[in-house]
Amino acid sequence: MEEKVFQMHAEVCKGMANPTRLRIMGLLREGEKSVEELRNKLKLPKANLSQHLSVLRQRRIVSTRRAGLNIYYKVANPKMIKACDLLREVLFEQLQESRQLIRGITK
Amino acid sequence: MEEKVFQMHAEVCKGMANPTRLRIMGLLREGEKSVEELRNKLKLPKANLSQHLSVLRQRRIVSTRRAGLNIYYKVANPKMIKACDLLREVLFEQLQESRQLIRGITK
DNA sequence: TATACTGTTTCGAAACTTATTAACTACTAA
DNA sequence: TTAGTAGTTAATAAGTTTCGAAACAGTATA
Repeated sequence: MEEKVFQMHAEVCKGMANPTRLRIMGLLREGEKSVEELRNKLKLPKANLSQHLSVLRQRRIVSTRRAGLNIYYKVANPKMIKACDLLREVLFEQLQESRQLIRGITK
Repeated sequence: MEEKVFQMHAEVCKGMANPTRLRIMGLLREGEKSVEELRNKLKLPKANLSQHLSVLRQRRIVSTRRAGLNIYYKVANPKMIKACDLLREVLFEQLQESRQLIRGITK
């Protein structure tokens, strides 16, 4: 049972473990967007974009609604964004540390 | 430049995108542990455990210190744990929703 | 109905992950 | 210095992810 939770958790992490998909989430955090809008901003081949969206959908990281010809995507739960933000904060803290280390050596 | 940040962010996510590594983080959140202690709890071949620890180390998700024969691992930054917790909360919320859906259909 | 438009799916090749086995390194103590 | 314990690294085979190209599906409009 615990087993399954770790497996599912890993699947969600895999969903976010790609720069293109993180970029997509970065756009969707501002509000829902159609595939076309995403395509314009990311300049990706539509099949490839669609594949990435499919990964995010399968893991329920994003949700969709159709309106006429367009399909609108949004981040399924704001906690996903919060989790991303935390990881990014860690990255920047680490960059800070590295910078200070270099400064210490070269001064 | 932005490019690089997304790439690094994805690397961190990849680091957590495996059930065994999430389990390791689950043990380390309680405090630092030697490889041996982790091995006893996880019952993994030591080479395999070591490889997973190496993935976590390379991405700076964990940090280490040596004490005699033992190497102690700990989570590098509590924000990593917070990020994991948020994703897990999302998972449980989704499970709740599914359960309610099923209840609605079968009643 | 045909046609156009938006988005998805399928396939195959290349690149990456994972577990296993065996060989290796680092430290300690006799 | 030899032997033993704790961890890491290297090689490899099996599985997974990624991308591009082509074919497919759903919706709107003439």
